[in-house]
Amino acid sequence: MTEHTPRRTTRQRTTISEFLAHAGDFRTAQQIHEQLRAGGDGVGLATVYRTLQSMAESGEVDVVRTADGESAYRRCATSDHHHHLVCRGCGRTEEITAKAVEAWAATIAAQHHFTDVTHDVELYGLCATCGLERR
Amino acid sequence: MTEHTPRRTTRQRTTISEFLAHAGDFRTAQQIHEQLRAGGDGVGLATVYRTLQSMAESGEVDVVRTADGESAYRRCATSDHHHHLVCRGCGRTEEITAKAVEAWAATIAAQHHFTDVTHDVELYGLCATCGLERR
DNA sequence: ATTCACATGATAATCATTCTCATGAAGATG
DNA sequence: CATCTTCATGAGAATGATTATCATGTGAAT
Repeated sequence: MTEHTPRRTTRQRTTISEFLAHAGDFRTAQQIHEQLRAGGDGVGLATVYRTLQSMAESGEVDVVRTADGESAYRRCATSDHHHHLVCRGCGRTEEITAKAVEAWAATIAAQHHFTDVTHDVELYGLCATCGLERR
Repeated sequence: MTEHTPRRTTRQRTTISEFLAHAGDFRTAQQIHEQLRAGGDGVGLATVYRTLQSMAESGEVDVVRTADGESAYRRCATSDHHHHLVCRGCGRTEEITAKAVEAWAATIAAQHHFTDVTHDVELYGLCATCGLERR
């Protein structure tokens, strides 16, 4: 539970980080583990989880929960606060920012006398390509 | 995977529905199962899951993912589409609606040529009471 | 080169959720 | 009311992602 931010640079950390840099969209820990192993640069499953967890803490990657409860990770294009528009069909993801939503959240919080408010906002849909295939 | 909406009224369905009606905030399937058992009106764990799932499908209850990935269910005050403002301290929940967010989501979707778009929007913070205790 | 705290990984353990399937009950029918 | 068909239930097994364990390996400071 008390997970520290790792201080050392290891082959495993580098491997995972680069893997995510090349993969455009979200990947689960299981996928990363399997694909790295297939590619020869194997990394232990436990290490994959630990690394992703710490990368998420430090803000280096984003986390999203899939429909069936799995966590998926993606390297952020920007470290600023942002949200996602995820395609249910192919997993393609667009990063979006929205001052409008930030402002709205702050207003709602104030109205209800809530403080220290954060928010989760994720959009799910079908991208242009997948939308066509569905007919 | 192909789960049907149940057609029969059973003691179990009624029990769970009433339990949620009395509980104000979100409860997990595990909690419901345990608390019902403690109260004498035991319901099988599998049935609790099945029932909650179908209630969620029919819109009778809301679902929220807890930080550690568990699903928590709550009887909706309204069956209309809405979001939640959840207190991290005590779990108290406010239901909120926001045309602004709906409109924003639709706009973003259109801009990125996404169709069939849904969204998850949840706010987390400290309610007035819990906010004070933190000092 | 030595040392040592931190990192790794194979594997076991955990835990929520789903599946299986024999048994029970809801509701229709005669 | 008796019967029957179908769906619902529940105990326990199975699944699958995540976490813990702990012996071993390795950064990096000295």
